[in-house]
Amino acid sequence: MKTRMTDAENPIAVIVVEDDNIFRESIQDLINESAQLRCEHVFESCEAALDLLAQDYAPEIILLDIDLPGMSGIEGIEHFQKLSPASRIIMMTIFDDDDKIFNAVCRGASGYLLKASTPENIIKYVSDVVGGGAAMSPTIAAKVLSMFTQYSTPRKEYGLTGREKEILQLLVNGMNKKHIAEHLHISQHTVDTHLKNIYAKLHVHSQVDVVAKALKERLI
Amino acid sequence: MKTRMTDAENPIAVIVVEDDNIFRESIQDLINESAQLRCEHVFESCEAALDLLAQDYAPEIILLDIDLPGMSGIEGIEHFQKLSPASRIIMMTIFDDDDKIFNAVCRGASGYLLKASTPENIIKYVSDVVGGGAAMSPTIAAKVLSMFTQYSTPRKEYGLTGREKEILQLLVNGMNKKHIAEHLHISQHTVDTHLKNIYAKLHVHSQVDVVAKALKERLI
DNA sequence: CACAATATACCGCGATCACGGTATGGAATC
DNA sequence: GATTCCATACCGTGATCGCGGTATATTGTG
Repeated sequence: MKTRMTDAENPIAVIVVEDDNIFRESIQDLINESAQLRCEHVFESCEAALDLLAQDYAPEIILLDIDLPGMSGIEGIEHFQKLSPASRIIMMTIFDDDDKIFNAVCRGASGYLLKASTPENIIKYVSDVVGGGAAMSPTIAAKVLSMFTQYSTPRKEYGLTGREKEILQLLVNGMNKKHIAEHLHISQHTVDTHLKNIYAKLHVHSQVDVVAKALKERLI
Repeated sequence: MKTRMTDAENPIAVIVVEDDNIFRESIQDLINESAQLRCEHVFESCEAALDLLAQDYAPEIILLDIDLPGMSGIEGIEHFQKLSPASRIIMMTIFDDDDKIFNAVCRGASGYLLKASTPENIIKYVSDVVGGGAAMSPTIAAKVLSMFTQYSTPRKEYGLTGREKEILQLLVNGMNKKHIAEHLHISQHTVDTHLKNIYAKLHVHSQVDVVAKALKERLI
């Protein structure tokens, strides 16, 4: 990995996309007070920022608010990456909202920071990202890790029998009761019984619920 | 969230599990030089540490090497969590090996740091974790994020309208058509119509299918 | 302004489902 | 040897669903 040489003569170009005037300006000032970073362009919306990137301006770092009027920061990630693949994106968020962070994480930003972070931390996060790493507030890091854990581990055990798991699998794969019965060479009534038992064990009352629960909790 | 009161009289108990003598002792010294942290027990192996935890000793933080002779740190995570659920675990690793980090992440540790981290950073990571967050070296954070991106399905677009997405969401959350109608203050027939349109766009023919598809492809 | 897309609303039929039963043979466990 | 658990099988009723219609008001776009 090539190390980026920076100094006051050769600063790292940062842009800020943030709709709140006060926060936008204060973060710009903060960046320009730092020796290695420089922020010449700030924007109130993704649309405005994309206009500039379309003219071959490629900042190294894009600080991007998650909640923006018009195109949201989350939607914006893909557009920015398309216009300027070398730019690295750091999301900014007021609240550590699970869903939004999850969506942003999946779209490939390089950092996530809470707006409540201290100025020193913000500068540090940006520097980490320039150095090839990723940066997250500890709070957000905890969310990200918990999402990971949720994805792999949480297989609770509901005491399903082998046959019941088999039927659950087929159901999730899109078969209805009739097809399951045919596929397993048993009667529909038997499938009925198994399904009833599955409902009882998972505390649900319909095929929709059971499929949703199985997929959400990765039981299958 | 209750804030943990700490001071020199009431330090946070940390244990270290690390087979390298020099690193183990140096990190113990480092911790004991800090005002809020104290490390009275260090171990060369998971087995030895688990012996102590079995006797009702519950440290707040466990610094755990990933590569250990005998039971590895990754295997150890589950055992430590079982014996002392309140303890939070921070993994230590020399190399940023993707597979190992992935496995550790999935098992639910609260932090991941490179042994090459500076002493100040190590203390900072521990403090972040005590404060309820998670802590990662920027390098490891980048790995974790890239794993996330890799795992996320590029969501196809089926051209669902806002209302259709709304109804799909409610369906996945376990509502049936009647409840959806009540919740949205519209008639069941209208829900019917929307559902029909969703089926057409997603090429499915039942609620079960639509829920399965939505969850598998993360449409919601 | 015109046109398309969207959200809304209603009907009826036949298919499917949920769930309350009951029952039997085999395997595992104690 | 007795008991429990499991897989299997069957039935009937009422609820729900899928899908074929038709129709209107609003919103957005050219």
